[in-house]
Amino acid sequence: MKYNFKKIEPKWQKSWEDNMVFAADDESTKKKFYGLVEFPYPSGAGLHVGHCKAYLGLDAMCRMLRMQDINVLFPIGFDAFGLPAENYAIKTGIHPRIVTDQNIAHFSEQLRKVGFSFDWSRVIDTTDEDYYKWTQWIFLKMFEHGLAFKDKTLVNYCPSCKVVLSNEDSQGGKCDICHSDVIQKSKDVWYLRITRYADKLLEGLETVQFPENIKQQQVNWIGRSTGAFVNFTLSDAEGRQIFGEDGNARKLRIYTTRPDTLFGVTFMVVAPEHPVIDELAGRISNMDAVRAYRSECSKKTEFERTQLVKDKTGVRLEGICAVNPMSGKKIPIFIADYVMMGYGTGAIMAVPAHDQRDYDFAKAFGADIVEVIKGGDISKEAWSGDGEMINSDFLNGYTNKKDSIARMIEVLEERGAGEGGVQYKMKDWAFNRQRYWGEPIPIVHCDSCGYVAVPYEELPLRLPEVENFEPGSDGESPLAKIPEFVNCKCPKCGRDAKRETDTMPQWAGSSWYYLRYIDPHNDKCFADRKKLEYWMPVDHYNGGMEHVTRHLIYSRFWHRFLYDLGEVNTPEPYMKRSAQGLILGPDGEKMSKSKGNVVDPLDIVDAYGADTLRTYVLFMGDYAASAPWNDSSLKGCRKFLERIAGLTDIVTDNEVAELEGPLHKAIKKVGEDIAAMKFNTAIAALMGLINEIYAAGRIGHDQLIAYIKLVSPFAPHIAEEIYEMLGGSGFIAKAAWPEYDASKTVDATIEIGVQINGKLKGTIVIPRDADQAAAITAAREMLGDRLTGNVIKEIYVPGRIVNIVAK
RNA sequence: GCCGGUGUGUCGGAAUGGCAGACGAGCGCGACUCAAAAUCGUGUGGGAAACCGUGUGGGUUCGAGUCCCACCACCGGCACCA
Repeated sequence: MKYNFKKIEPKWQKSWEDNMVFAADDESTKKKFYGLVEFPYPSGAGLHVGHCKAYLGLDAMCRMLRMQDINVLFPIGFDAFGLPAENYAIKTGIHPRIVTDQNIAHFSEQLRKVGFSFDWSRVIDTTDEDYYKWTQWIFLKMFEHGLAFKDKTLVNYCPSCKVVLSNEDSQGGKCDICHSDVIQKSKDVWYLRITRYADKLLEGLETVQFPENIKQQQVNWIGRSTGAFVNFTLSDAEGRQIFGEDGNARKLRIYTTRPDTLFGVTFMVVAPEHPVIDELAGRISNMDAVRAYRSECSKKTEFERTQLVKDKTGVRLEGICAVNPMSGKKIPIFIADYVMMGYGTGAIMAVPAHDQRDYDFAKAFGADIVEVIKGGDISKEAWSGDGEMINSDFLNGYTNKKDSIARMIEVLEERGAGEGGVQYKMKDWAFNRQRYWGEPIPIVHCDSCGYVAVPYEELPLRLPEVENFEPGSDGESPLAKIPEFVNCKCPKCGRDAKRETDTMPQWAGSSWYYLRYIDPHNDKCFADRKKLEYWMPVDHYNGGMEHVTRHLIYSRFWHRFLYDLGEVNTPEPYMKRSAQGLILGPDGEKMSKSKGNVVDPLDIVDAYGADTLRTYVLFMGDYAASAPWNDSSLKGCRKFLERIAGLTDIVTDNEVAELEGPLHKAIKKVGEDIAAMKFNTAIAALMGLINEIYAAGRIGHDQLIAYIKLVSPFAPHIAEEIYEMLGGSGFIAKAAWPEYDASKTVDATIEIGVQINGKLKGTIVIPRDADQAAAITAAREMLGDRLTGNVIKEIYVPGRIVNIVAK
């Protein structure tokens, strides 16, 4: 058969779709498999070769599983809210809806050309109001349960453009647009209280099959640490205690992971934004210097402030002191930007002898350094290792960190000076953007009722039409400029109220999309309970490494929340997660337009065919590893497919005996390798087998059918074509996967290596079931007089090796 | 700095502790051709050989690319996280 991919690929793509070959069956009693890939953002640039790799792995797996009589759900959709469509709208005035629809249509067509076995009847689009209705519904559930709340935060703000800037748009403290100085401004924003789920998200990790590196990244991202909160009393310069307005002693609260070093605390540091400064401004005698330092800090971006290898800066708060609750000593308080407001309490106890940052600060500002753990040389640097506790009263002599920390927490609690506690690096999730093209946040602000939820029956809260997509003045969302949208009645008391005009961030729609695929057209609930119970959890989720912290954690959080609510039946959404490696440009660099090394998958489909693209992408190497694109290697795969087409010219009615063993071995290997995502070796096995077929010069009709079935997950179009030609009934995509006969996967005779003292000397051919004596005899015969000295030991590992130890 | 990962021919990469380099590419040689491309066949780690070869140095083992210890290099993530 001549290989004409231009003819056969569109033919089968159309036929699969016309016959709904890949539609998943919700009513089935068969075993199910839910394979999920990260749905794309439908950018104007179109399908990237990286998308292809991300989807092809599971596509091959799903294609095989369907043939193994498993009910497979393999859906696709579009994560279509986001900035590019909005920026394009600002530039051209074309509504994001129009651009998004165009891009989705284009993307869909491209995906079809690659021959993915998606269930196209379940396509979802996060910007569809029937979809975001449920995104808003889940948000309201969170609001109802106290998980969505509004709080102040500091944002990057350009006073000249009156726009809130992202970190990326305000690098170097300058506005990316007008280059004036960016300031930190306080703003009320929506948060999701993900920190409340931190421990559940950590525990859940132990129940799922994620690769170790992905689990580790999530653990690091959550960043749980245990330690203690300690309250330091404050005094004036003369040592008189300071009382707050409420008459209680004013205290400074800190978090530490090493409360056992309290006797080594010689000063304290608060973050520049710490509220204690304003509160006690009247008592701080050098407020001018403090204010100057704070304004200097506020000009720095997060990036500058967290730059490592930087000299410590700060200002002492003159006029106030703290009292070490253990030693009773009066210690100075500093303001310094090496302490972050966002972690712990925004204040620390400094133990310069045992923390390098505190040590550097103490050296720069002349603070005392008191050693409390033996083992280092504190005249040179801080000692952060273990050792015997000294200068620490009741802790002296402790050598175990755990014990000394536990003892100190006991004493703190006895004296009412503090308590054990836990901290997370993960912060609550800032859940809003001042943008148009996102889900409107369904909240109304009423002067008398506060923040009130839009009633569930009024969902979806639709995006209004706007003329102008530019952000509003003062950094508001474009929605703020539409009075008909903003002005409304309070759902609670009926008085005049104003709508929230911010929209949700891009992460919202993707946090639950895998649930909607299960029941995409349901208008009563986000998905039918029975269907959820059948399909959930997702059996295998593949995507990029760039999403294993944020998206993967966010969606696990939403899912766990829905589980606690009783809305879904599994605590975790994804049983198994994998991540494909990047396809690099031919030059070995990451593909980028500016480098001009981008490979367009549709160019490859045009020139070589989708089957070649598919086979090559999965043959490139370890699926999880990055590898550069190589056109020559691609041509090798094309050659392989032509050789497959050529098999129809050498097919015979009778089976070819000598191919039975190799064929059954391949059935075993290909099946096992696809299941383990080792696509490269599965394809290599198929290439090896075709070499043997051509060496035999012919192949039996049924043998060829079995062979193309093995090929079909990788090159489905040519497989269908040959299957049809050979008289196969229906689609090969639905045909039964071949089964191997274990007895045929082993040869009667085997060739094994013969070693003397572990060094290979030659090989022998022996019956597979030869016993030790027979194997040794054959080996000695082969070695002849090369075997010298006294034989000490003879080792025969059946089917593997003979090793003779001689001296 | 912390956490995780990876180091194998000319290149992409194979190898449940058991013949290192499967498979593909590249390259060499041959066939076909007036010639080239395509195709087919064949060879291809180094070394004349004994042997030597999986980042480096040690160890465990009859036997190590694979397991253990130390180090080096590169990649990814987090990062003044108290």
